[in-house]
Amino acid sequence: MKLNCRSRDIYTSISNALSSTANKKDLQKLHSLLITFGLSKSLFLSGKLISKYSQFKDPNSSLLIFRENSLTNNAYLWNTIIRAMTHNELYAKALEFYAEMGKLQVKPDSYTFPSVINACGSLMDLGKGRVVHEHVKELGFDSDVYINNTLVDMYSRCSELGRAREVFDEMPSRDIVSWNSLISGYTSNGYFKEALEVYTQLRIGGLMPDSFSFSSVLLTCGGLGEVEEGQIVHGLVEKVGAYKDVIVSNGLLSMYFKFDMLNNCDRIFNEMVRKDSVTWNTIICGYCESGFYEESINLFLEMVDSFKPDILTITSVLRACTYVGNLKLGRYVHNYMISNGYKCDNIASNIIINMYAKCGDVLHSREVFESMGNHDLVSWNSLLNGYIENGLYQEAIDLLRRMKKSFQPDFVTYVALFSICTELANVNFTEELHCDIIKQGFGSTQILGNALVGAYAKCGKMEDSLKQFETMKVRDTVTWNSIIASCGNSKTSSLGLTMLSRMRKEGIMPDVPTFLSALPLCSYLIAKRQGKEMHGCILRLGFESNVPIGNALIEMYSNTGSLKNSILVFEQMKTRDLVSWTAIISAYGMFGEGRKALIAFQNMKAAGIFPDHIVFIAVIYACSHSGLVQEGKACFEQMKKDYNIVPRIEHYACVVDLLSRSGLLTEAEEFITSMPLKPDASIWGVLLSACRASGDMKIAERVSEHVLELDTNDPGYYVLASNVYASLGKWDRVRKIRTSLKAKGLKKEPGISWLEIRNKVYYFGAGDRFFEQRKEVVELLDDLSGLMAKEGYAADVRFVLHDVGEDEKVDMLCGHSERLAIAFGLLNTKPGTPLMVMKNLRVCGDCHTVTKYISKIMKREILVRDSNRFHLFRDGSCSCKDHW
DNA sequence: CTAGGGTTAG
Repeated sequence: MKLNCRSRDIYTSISNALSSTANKKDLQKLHSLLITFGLSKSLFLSGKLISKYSQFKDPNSSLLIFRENSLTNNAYLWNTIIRAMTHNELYAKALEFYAEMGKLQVKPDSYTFPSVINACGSLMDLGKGRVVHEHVKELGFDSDVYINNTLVDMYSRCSELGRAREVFDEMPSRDIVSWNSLISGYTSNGYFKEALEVYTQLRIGGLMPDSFSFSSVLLTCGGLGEVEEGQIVHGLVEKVGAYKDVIVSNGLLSMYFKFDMLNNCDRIFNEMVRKDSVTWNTIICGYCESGFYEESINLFLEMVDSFKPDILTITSVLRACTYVGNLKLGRYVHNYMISNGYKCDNIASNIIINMYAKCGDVLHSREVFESMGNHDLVSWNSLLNGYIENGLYQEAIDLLRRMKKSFQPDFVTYVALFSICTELANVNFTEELHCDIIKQGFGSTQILGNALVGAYAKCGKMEDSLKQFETMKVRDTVTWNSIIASCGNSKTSSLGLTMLSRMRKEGIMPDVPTFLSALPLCSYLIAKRQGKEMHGCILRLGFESNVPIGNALIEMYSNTGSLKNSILVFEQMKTRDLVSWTAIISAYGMFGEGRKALIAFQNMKAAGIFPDHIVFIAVIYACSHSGLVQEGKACFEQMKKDYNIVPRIEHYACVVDLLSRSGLLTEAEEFITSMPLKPDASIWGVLLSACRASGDMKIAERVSEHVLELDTNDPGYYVLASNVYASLGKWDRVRKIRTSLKAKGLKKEPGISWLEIRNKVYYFGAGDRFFEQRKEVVELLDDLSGLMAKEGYAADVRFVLHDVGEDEKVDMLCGHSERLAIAFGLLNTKPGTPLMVMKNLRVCGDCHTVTKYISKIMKREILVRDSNRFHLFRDGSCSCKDHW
């Protein structure tokens, strides 16, 4: 630095030097020179010093100099210190000085107000802003363009667009900044239409928009999704060459990202001569938001070579890492931040918490959370979500309790908390949540209302779910979907179908999830007609190309007895996934078409679909239902050897099923004892029911012991064992099992059969005495018994588990639910019509025989679906070839 | 005095 000492006027010399200082060191030297020459009391030079120090981000030095001169009555020095504070974002401090000025009765001038008003706007302090506005009027500065422009901006920042507009309208004269302030005010508050109108007025008035105008209006067009308008603005930008200004090109980038016109973004970006950090952030963030996370990350890596990323760039790329689950890069960027001394504000910390949580690194997520100074709502919610998404429900609940001490949970918190209800199926928690939601006034929000419907159902509180559903004033598609999905079990499936037709009557459009929930309802009910109707609906709405819908249709058709339609849907699908193949393979399996199932499995592999453990279950079951023992065993071996799938308990159950259904009981028993996993009740249960069906009571008794030893909580297995002892006449054992069932509070699932006749579903329980046409049904069954006896039938009373006389046992057999249903069907349909009956448990051996006879005597095709598969009875035999 | 880029759920 050279100071011209020969100059007579040291004052001028220092003054000039001050104006051109480019760094803080020079400034400090000048400052001491100034003191040496005794010029430190000069108002003008002190003012310059204050401004300069604030430019170099040293507000403390500015303050010191000001305090040394604070006796002045002149507004000039006050203006400088207020401006210095505002520049350094110390807005509250700036306002304190303004207040002090008032107390000391220093009269503000027109230069005082812009900074003061700016401070109010930045603090979004509307109250103070209004007071200052009054001062402006009192002092007669209300026609000053400069001041009015700041007022427009201040009111905009406080979201008081009405006041902003008023000031704008009353201005005696306006410049381009006035227009820009109003446009950007509207835009940043989301009033895009108004912003565009003001821009149009500006154009009509003949004023040329400048870079600021373009920047704002481009965002406006982006916000409005007004592609044409945006392109017109773009045209003007090109015409006047405004694209050379980096803020305008940034605006263009941002707009085209909103329009999802990525090619334009690429072109603009590549043609930009000057890029700033906003340019990079816009493009990195834009790609991220359009789902091109890899591009986003690559751009970041490209940028780092030539540009130092700022905190916003870093957070943008961290979000990309979050979306793709790239923990490695996320961690790297986080460490880079730490070692390069980036300061995290709350937003940045929250993004990091979220990144770690979404990438599954809850420990680091928590660490960042705990190291933050002030948590805000988003921080709490982010960690809470992290816990929930990673299955740490207890941690989530603990965190919630901690949070409640200092923060009121908000809407987002509650939305997140619902996954806890559904995952843990915890009624108490759900009820507590429900109370809180009502207390906080979120009770009537759509999303939370919908969530409650699902949560109660998941907790097994169907009545509460329905109550919630009925009390809701507005029911959208999601509400209906929730209630229909909640009806997705055999007990409520017909209610579910009622809900679907109610939904249609109220004119609510079903969507893909609606059908994904509703189609399985048809399966439970064998509601063939409703299933077909839904299929029609799906075609009309154009959902048929949706893969999960196709899969659900295959399942629906096979479950409602139409293998043909299942195949049709499958063949018409343009894309098929593993689930589609699994569905068609199990469809073949259910209908005893084991060979076709195996062919489908071959075709699946040929189509390049890699099998998983589930499709193997379907394949082995298909073999089992068709008696393909060797093939089934081969599949089991193939699974282990060729596909490296470690068999789970379900696979062992399949093989036991395969062997025992084909009568290879000893081999099945050996298989069980040699398996590497501990056989559970399901394994023994499979063998047990096969023993009973085949009548091998020696093994059956042995197996029963195993089942009872396991002490399970599934009543089905006790019933099986009990049946074995009953067949052996060991009634004391039967009673013992019954008492232990009672002690455990377990109840045998009652046998229920049902069928649909003319759009109505009729249910029959075992031994039911109250149902329509009971007399006729009993008579018909009696008549049939007589006819069957002539054909050589004798009741197999081994299938009765009650301690009663032989005659009564025969009666009880006749009361089996499937038989009642069949008789009812025969009575209520025209001769020759095929019947379809569904049973919740496995069909009983005696009923299986009887149905064969009935199909022959009555010349009817009878399709029975039990819990395992289909039985198509025709002319005295069954499609299952007795592999049931 | 006016512009532009970053946070949680569904």
